[in-house]
Amino acid sequence: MPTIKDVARKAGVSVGTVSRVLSKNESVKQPLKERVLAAMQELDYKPNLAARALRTNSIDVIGLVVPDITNPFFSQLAKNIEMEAAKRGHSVMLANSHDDADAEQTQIAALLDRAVCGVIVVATSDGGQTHKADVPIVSLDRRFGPYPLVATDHFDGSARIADHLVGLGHRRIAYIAGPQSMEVARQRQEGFVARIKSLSTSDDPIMLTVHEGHFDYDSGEDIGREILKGASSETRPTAIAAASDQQAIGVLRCARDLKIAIPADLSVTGFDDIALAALVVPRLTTLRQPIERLAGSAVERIFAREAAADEAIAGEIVVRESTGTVSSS
Amino acid sequence: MPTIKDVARKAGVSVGTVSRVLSKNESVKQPLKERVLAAMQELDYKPNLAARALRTNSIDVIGLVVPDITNPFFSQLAKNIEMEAAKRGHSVMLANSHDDADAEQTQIAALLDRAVCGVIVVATSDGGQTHKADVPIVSLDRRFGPYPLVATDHFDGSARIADHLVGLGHRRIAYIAGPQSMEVARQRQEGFVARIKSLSTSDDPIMLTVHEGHFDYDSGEDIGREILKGASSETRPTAIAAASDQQAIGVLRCARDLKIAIPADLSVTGFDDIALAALVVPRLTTLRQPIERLAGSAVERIFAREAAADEAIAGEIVVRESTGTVSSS
DNA sequence: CTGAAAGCGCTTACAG
DNA sequence: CTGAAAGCGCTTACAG
Repeated sequence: MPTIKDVARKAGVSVGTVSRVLSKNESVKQPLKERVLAAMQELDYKPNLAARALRTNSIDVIGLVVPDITNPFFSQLAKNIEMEAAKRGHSVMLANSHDDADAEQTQIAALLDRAVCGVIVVATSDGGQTHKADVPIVSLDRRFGPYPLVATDHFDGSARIADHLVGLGHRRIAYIAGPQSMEVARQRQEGFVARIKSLSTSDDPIMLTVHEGHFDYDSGEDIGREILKGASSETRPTAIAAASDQQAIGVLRCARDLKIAIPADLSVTGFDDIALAALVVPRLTTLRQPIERLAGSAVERIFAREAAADEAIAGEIVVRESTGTVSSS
Repeated sequence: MPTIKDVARKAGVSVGTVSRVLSKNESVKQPLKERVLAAMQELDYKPNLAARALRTNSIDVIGLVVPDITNPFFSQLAKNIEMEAAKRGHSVMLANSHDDADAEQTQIAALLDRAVCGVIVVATSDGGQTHKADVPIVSLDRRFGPYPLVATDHFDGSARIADHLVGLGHRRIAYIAGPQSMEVARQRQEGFVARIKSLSTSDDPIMLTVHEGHFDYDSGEDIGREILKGASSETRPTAIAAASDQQAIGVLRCARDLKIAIPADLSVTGFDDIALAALVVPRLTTLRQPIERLAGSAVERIFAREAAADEAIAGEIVVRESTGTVSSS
């Protein structure tokens, strides 16, 4: 491998000069610069990144730690982060915390030891401590310690779902919430409830019931059954909004069992827009999380290198076949 | 950040000695060693990885390039590779090739520039060139250039599926293959066909038809319909083996449309054991790819640092609800 | 604008 | 067994 010295010799300049053209330093005059460039080309010179790292104490690598890369949402985030980083000539180092706060701690420390230029962490459920780092740390999707959070605007997203449903004429609505111990579950619920409240008037009241569950399929199926079974079509809700796509798909499943037609007799909405949402029958109306923008903003913050406030990015409602106008029964 | 010099001063030894205890060099005598260890502890010393990299010209990082981390199979592979690497104190640098051979090329070069200690590549569909690298490169799942391949034993796996079906009494079987341009599709098909042939005797013949398609849901659904529709239950196959879970799930879908009961009237098998396979109704009998072992073997090869031959790792058949004995119609 | 030189924090022959 | 010293390939004040 040729070194900067070889290039310098070949171009007949000092290594300092080579280094300056390498760093796009404007001070090197045109003729010299060209000779250097030519020499680099000819030798197929590539700077030794380790040497540079030793001097500058930082490498062109972004650390990323996620609870589990196998989770489709996180892998989409990872992909977009990697693309965003690549655009700027950076690589990403990936670590899984397995939803374990200690492992998370260890992984972040290991990344910091490698002198990455910043780390993005999608936190495990519980907390996260402060790290003594002189590079930016940002939390993504789930809050990590004291670091600024980039996340979907869950409150706003739920409100959009509420708008959609009410706009379709629904006046008896059930909301299936996520576990209240999770910030994101609370935000989604609050956004939905608040909007419904503000839309409900004494002339045109909206009935809303809230049912707490977990974010998974089974929870959606169980709670859906509870809401639907036994109730006559005059009393039961005409729409069920779920706090996650998985829950919503569970509701779809139980509606099929109960012979309740969707969307003719019941509208169902999810949240997230996972891949399955577009594959189930009927395809699910949901709120798409702005994954590209989440990733983009997180990466940007690494490069900005300055503390910034939390950022909530608006999602986008995608209307498919699981919602419709309320039938005139 | 304390350096090796600080530790040496505090322990009253030379930096060489500190470096030797760092590298677990046995030559340092007990009393000295302890003093050094104590000093490191006290100062919370962590070696500067960039400096080490500059000297040794290699870092404790494995490069991984996959076509798309968003693909569940690849993300599972990535997770297991990361875990395996972490066990040995290594991190992994992740890159996506987006199924583009040029991008793949670039990504591998970038990884090599960073002096990773090896790179694992799940190749894009077409080929891959040779890289001049003095570190091991291994292809995983899909062959990359001239580098040794670690993959599931597709041939053997398909044969196991054939055994299972024939053991259940099936004698009219249809096989839905993948695109013949792909090595893995050919291997799966050949394994299945060969085993069926060897099991078929003139006394107890087995009828087998083969239908080429793509690996996705729609292809399975379309071909399944072609096979099933119009045929009477006396002439149509009693079992359909698909070359992928996605195809098999497509078959499930069209069987439901056609009111063909599974497994009472038709057995269906897949290949891969994707997460969905255990979620569909009925749950799918399939061949599970040995992901942990694939990842483990690939990582091992990086550390072995010596060229090795291809390795085919046997998968495991997982019998669920989509297969049963042939009904006595 | 360019060169000479120091120095980043390690590892590893080379002595003794 | 341990120390003194060279050197890995860069970057960056400091001169001129």
